Amino acid sequence: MTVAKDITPRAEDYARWYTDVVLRSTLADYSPVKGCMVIRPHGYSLWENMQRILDGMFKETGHENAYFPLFIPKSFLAKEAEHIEGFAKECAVITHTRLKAVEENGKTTVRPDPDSQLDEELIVRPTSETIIYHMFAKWVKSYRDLPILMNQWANVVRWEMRTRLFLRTTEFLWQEGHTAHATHEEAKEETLRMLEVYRRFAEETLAVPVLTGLKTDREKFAGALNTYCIEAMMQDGRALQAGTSHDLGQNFSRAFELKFQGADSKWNYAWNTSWGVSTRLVGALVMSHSDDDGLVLPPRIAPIQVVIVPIWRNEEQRVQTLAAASELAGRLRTAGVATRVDDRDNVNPGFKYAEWELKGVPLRLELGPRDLAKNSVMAVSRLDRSKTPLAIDSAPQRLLELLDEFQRTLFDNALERRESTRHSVENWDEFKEAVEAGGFISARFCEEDDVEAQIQEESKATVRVIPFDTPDDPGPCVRSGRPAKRRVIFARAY
RNA sequence: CGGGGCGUAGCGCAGCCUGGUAGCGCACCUGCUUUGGGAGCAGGAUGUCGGCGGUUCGAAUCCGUCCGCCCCGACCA
Repeated sequence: MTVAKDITPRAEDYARWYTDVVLRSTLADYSPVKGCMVIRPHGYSLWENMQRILDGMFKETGHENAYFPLFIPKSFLAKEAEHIEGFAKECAVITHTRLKAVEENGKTTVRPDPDSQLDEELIVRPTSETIIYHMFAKWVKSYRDLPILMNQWANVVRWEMRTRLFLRTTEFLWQEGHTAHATHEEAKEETLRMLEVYRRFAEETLAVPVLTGLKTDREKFAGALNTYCIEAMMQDGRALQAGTSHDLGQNFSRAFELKFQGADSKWNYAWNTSWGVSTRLVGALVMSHSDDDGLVLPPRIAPIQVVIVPIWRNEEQRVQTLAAASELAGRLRTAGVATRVDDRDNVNPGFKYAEWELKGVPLRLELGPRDLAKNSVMAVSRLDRSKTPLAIDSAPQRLLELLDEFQRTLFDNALERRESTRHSVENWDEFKEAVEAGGFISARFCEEDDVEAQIQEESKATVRVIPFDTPDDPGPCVRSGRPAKRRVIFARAY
């Protein structure tokens, strides 16, 4: 395979490769503000597809969309002790509402107008639990007002020290579901229901296999009783948290006086859940499937599933192949295939091949005079460049099959990669060795917070998840030697 | 916040050491020939050399200072 220009090979420098792919495939670009990025049309269309599919799944499970404001009173954040602990260090604060032009060293510049200083400063939401449960409290009086099943699509800001395109940016796009229930049982069900929605979406749409389960107290959401997650494995052996679902218990309802009167006339605090996935999923997509030639996109999320490259040598052929390409494209679109005809005359076919490969289009159709003469078209897979000649008449049906197969292969490959790097270890030496090798590591753990901190300190690995189906398997903790009742999953993570 | 690197044309870079008024590749524009794996030839356009200050007859180049970005670590979805 020829290597795309300007893309650092994965084997040489994985981090550079990732950045090169994102920039060169025009998913995103750096913004003038540190840590922020511009999501370009190709990247944004991926997010739009994610939004459309997830939104449908949220609606199917009974949720409604709403929108809560970007600004939150500073005092709100302080109402839940753990929550403030977790987020205080990364909040952007609004202190003034106006700028004022001032002369400085003979130049005009702008400064916050001292006269416009806010009495109560505002924070830019790092997440919206506080304002949402404040509002829920206003709306809920009776058990008949429950459950509330709400979701919002929004941007949030977390002032991170180190950022990476899509994986961690100062501002990012996400959805946050927030619900309120009359019983803890119901809230727990909701938490797990939405985690399952995320699992299905990751595996079936993004072709990203995930482990599902519980976070340790150390890794859970600030303010939650329990955090559940979907955890994916990237090609370089590092894990990526791809989505979280929180059982908030009554922590926020107590802080925000979210109470309801039950059928027995008694007042109770409501039980809350929240759950979210973000534009980080775009990064997960890139790091799960792409290669040294650029992006590889799963058909079910790809903005363009099939690109037709017409080939000609003269004007007559140009007219003929373009007409055939456009006719075929029409039939493909009718069949539900997102199709693009690349009719540009200023670049040659080889350039187009390379460019669409860089952008991750799953299947390419080469359509030239030789194909037309045989009433066929050549399908080429983005995965391995394997070629499949198709009769033009039956092409739509065959392409739907090929796209399905492509989707399956991507998932299978990712799953195989994950399983082949998965290790079970018995002692600390094996553990450290496995961490260096990368991948998920199954090890007995005493589940003590200080030991978890020590493990992270010494190995850079963290507990990613305690999988749902984890059986009891008593033995000594891999680090402390204290009794451990089961194994948990460790890895180095993004 | 610590360590490292880098700011020169849209992008990638050379020039800086040893001061003399800015260059290469790609991209872009025009024309012709091309087109089944990133085309060729010819012509053309493009710069407050990150900002400010200093040294000097003269600064991209030397000195000071500020700013910004990227990478690596501590924090995190």
